[in-house]
Amino acid sequence: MSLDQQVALARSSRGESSHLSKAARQVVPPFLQKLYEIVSDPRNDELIRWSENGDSFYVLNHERFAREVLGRWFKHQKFTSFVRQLNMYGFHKIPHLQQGVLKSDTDTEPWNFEHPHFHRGQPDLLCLIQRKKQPAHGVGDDDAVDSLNPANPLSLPGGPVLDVNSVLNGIQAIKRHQQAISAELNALKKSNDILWEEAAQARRRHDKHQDTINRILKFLAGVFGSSADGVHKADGPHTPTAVVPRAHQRLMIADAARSKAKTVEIADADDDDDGSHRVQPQERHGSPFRIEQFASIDTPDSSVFSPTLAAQAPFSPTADSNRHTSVRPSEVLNRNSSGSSDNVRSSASTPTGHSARGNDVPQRHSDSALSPAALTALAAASGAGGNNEIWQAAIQQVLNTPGQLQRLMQALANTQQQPFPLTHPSDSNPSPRPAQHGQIAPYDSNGFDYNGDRFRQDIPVGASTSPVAMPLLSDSGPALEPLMDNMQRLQKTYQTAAEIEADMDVLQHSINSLIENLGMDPLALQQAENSIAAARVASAMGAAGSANGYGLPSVNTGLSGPDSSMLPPLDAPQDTSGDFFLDALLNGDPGIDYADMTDRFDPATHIDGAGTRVADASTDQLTAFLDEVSDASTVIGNGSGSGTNGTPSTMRSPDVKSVAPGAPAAGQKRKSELELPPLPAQTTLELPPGVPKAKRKR
Amino acid sequence: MSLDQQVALARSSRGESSHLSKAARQVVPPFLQKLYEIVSDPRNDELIRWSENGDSFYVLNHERFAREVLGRWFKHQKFTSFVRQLNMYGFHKIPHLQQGVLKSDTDTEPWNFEHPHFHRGQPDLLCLIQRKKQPAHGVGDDDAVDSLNPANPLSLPGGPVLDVNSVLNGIQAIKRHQQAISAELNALKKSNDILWEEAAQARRRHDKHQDTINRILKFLAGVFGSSADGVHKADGPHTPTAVVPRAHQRLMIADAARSKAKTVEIADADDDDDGSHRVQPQERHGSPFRIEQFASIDTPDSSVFSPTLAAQAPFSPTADSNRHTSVRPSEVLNRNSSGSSDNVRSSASTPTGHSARGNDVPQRHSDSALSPAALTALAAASGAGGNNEIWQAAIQQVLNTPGQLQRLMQALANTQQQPFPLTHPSDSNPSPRPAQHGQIAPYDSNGFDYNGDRFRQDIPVGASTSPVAMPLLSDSGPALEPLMDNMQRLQKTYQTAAEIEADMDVLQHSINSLIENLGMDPLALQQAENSIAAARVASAMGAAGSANGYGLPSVNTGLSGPDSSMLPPLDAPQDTSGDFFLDALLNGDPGIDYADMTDRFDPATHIDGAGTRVADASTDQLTAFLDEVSDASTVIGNGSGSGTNGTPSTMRSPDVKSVAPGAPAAGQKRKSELELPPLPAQTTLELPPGVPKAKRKR
DNA sequence: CTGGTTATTCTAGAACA
DNA sequence: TGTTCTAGAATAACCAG
Repeated sequence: MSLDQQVALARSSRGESSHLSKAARQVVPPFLQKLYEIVSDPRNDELIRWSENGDSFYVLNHERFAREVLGRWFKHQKFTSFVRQLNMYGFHKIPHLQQGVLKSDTDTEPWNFEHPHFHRGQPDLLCLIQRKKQPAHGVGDDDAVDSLNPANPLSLPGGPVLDVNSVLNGIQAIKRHQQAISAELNALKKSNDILWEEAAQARRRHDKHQDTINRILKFLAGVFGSSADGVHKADGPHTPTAVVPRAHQRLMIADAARSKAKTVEIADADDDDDGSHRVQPQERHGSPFRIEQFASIDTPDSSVFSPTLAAQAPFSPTADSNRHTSVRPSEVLNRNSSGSSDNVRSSASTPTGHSARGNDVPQRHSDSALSPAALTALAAASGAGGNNEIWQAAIQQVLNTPGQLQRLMQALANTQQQPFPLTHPSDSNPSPRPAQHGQIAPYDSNGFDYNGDRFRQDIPVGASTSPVAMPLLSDSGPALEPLMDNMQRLQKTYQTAAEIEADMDVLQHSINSLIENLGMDPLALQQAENSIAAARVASAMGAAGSANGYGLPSVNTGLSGPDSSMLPPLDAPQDTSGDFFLDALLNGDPGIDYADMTDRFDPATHIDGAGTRVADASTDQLTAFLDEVSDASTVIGNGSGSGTNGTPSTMRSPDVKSVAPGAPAAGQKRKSELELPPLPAQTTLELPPGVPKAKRKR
Repeated sequence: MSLDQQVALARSSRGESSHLSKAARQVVPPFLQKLYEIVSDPRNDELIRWSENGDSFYVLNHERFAREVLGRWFKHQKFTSFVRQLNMYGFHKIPHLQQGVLKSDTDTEPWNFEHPHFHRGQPDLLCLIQRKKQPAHGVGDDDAVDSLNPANPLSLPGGPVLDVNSVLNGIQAIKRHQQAISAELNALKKSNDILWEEAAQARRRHDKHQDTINRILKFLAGVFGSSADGVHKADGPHTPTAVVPRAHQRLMIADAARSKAKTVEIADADDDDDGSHRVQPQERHGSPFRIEQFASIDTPDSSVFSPTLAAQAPFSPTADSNRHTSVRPSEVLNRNSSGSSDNVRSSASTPTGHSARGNDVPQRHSDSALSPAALTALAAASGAGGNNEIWQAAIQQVLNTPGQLQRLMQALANTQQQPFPLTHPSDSNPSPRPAQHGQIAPYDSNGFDYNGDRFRQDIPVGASTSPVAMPLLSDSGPALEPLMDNMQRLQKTYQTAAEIEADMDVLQHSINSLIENLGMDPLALQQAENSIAAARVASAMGAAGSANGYGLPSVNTGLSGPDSSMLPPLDAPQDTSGDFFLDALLNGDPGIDYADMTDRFDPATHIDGAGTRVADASTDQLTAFLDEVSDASTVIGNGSGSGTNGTPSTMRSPDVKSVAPGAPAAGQKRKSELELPPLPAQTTLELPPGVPKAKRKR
């Protein structure tokens, strides 16, 4: 196309919209035509224009240029594509004088391109610009191969063979192990699901327990509270304290030493658990009956346990309906943890919450002012004979002290709580393999057989060892099994991995020998080829990984905000109207030392001890009373009961949701993954002659 | 690099700003570290963030990203440079779904990149990402693996060499993966341990709860029942039902709607939890008091929620002995949910069952002769108006039993104690947690520093990081982490396994080609030599394996009978003498929400107090007290009150004890479990030769 | 300061439409 | 030919010894 064309083109008229003649337009590739027009169009001067002397052009702001100009001329808006074309046509970028100078953030450094035949006012030269052709091909493999060849002498027949076989066998072994691992993992996964289920169940069970306890308490409160209500409602919590101090002391004497600790403890407990702040602050305050105390009644266990679950479980916090939803681990995994965690935290416990709580505590104590001791004292005072008035007073006392009742309830509620001991058994030991051979299993034993140490630590309460303790575990037994399974599987997998490791060593060795047999230097080869093989394998693996049906979401994706919904935050039903009775009971003696009583105490044994008769009282009246009370309580309960449901504030963190879209993309990607990456063009032929090989810049 | 790096990584502590351990940081190229941080930093979410499932990342607005983010981390602000690096490390762009769709001018289409080893929360995988090496002659390392790829053209001439290398590389890659898997498994194992512990604790807690509740109920029954006793003792169990229907009804009225459901539920629950049939059949029959209601008190939740477990659990409705049977997860998994559910239900609440139970009741009641119902009835009979005498009697009842009262109070007070110390798993980890970037919270448990996202997920519960959040989750929070972590790990491991699988295939193929190049027939060779090599390898492996003592057990071997001992079935202590009360209570206010009340108590806090274990003491005391009381009542009621100890039927179910001994057995079983099942002989040597070379995208 | 690796930049390869 | 994604290649920057 040399001269003739050029001449022809040169003649072209360029004033019109097109700078090229018809003939030229048929010869010159669209890209060049468009480029010429774009650069020449003064309307684009802000974004792209000729250099001062017209032998190159600048793209002043490639971002805006891409958005505002490219789209008008091309099917895309990608600056990179534009550049690709330029390069394709032999344009070169002229490096900016001060390459990295203007970093003013908002400023984009201009791109300057030139081409020997791309000049202002000379569209006729465009025909001289040739698009680079593709390689015509040929090259490639040979080159690469050749380079490799020199060194390699695969010649020797004998030796290698065996090694090769060993390699093959080793690989097979690895494969088998791999499969074993896969199986293990699968089993583990299932096991994990079960575990999850178990956890969820435990949660629910706990909730129910709590519920039951609450009901009982409420009932009691209702029973006793109502009567109190009628009499002292006005007084509310405040009066009682002063009344029976003496008796209190008496009782306390014995336990004096500890009493303080105990109370404190309780207070703390309250704080901690409440950390969740399920109850609305408002609800808590101002109620003569001190609803909050009641609120506290729920068993802390759930809190203990649930936090995790709650956070991760798919249950929606707000709706109870969700509770029953089963949570599938896999689902859980897909969620974003960050979101969820944040949510949980934020929603859960703000400093404010604490302070609020702290405040609450004191009151509580005041409420409890009337201790059982007091009651006792009164009773004593009144004497065995007891006259009505005295009795009444005593009872009133009891009834009037809602706080105490509350405490009782709380105590009940708390009784079982056990913070989860998360101690972990085995180890902090990071090293992966270690366990395998020796001590494998802390776990295997059984769920329970965790070895002694662990057990002792975690289950000090006597759960395990002592026969007495065992009973405790009774109910749940079966449920846990899956857990064990899980452990076992883990062990197995672990082991398998170790074995594979061993296999690999063997394999490696055999391969090395093979190579040596072949007369090559394994190391050298490795150095040379390593990268290649590795790359391929890696890619292959990657693809496979995504390919395999597991469809397992990325591991960590885990829990996102939504997760929190899985296990709804406990919400506190608050209606606790009357409670003093219990309170009185509970308050009883701070002094008592409970520490000792722990597990050893076998309830069964003690039971008989007193053998006192509680019985005799006059039944009829009592019954009547109870009836009345219960009614009252019911009413009361319902009335205030709204408190219960009310607390919307609970857990639900809003942030959870954002995650969603995007999945499809992943899908695509997956597919793409499966395909192996293009093989490297091993063409290292000496590059196409004409093209500038050296980099121009600088 | 593999081992060193990995080991180093494993060891690392990562709490600092970086998600990686120190060691890791030395091995992982800066670019990858930066990339991980950038992507994981929530502050950049607007511009760059993980995909939903964490297996890729998006650059939402590359222009802004380039300006605002790149400059902060790199020496440039060029998105193209960033992309080049990504490609250099083997990242691939995932084409946008609708490539050129959103042309809204102001909108930039997001760029989505992925890499098989670049996942949210798995910075430990970064060490697997290899930068492509310069030509040296072949291809990139990363995809070195590709060379293994069957499609691999190099085979022809010098083929073998390259193949050998590819094999080596592939093996190395596999090794790395293997190690990663090992680490994962380790982590998983730990996680599982924790989970187990939690489950066990939950169980125990639950049991205690139940026990407490039962005791309380009993106590109440005793207290009130006793008074009734005096008056109506003669009436005994028979009268009450009819007598006080009214009160009962009244209470139920409010809940009428639910009452039925509730009762049903309870019944079911009973079956499920109690499914174990804590109450002897004989005991159950003939009681007009409807003990079953009491029985139901134990938390039914299990039934509701644990369909899987419950359903599959071997509980036989009739025989207690079955309780201890262990359920194997695998078995469980295999079972049909429908079947299980049916079982539960049928056993739980069939009309028959109910009736039977009703009949049973009497005996038991005979012990507790005076049931609350009776009391109520009496009360009703006596009339609403209380006279002094009546009051006195009632109060006396309560007050006269100072010992009991005191105990009760004590018990209640102690209630909050919490036996189990919560140590957090993560705590064990020496490395401080990185709060650094906000969300990173690596799960340290394993040698690896998995961190980042995972952490967010795992620790959402508030285990560590945020003080604020913590409160809610306080106790339990950390406990669940393991679950999440576990899941994540599973996922990872899974993935890894899959990848390895792929690698193996590739390797296999390359080996085959190698062999072919060598002029051998792979199959033939294999046939011939297979046994030999296999033998060797096998022996080697076997030795290792057996040495460990692990012998991998068959996957599903899972839990065998002995396991059941591990966790004994929940048994329900059933001594429910008086129950209407409870009944009333339970039916009581459905509206009340108790859920929240729990958490406030923080068991953990209690623990430390004196350093003493207050733990269960409270519970025990309470229990004891209650027992005592109940005994008393029992005595009164029966006159026979063999009371506490006597009544075997009472709470402590005898069978429970039996459980303990079983534990060891479980241990044994575990061991047996470990033995591996025969490996499947799979000779898949001839892998599909040509894997697709096609370009990935589109 | 020198060799080896990573980073940055520009250009080319390749696949596909 | 155009578009897109990825690789090659040259050079710059770094870092350990």
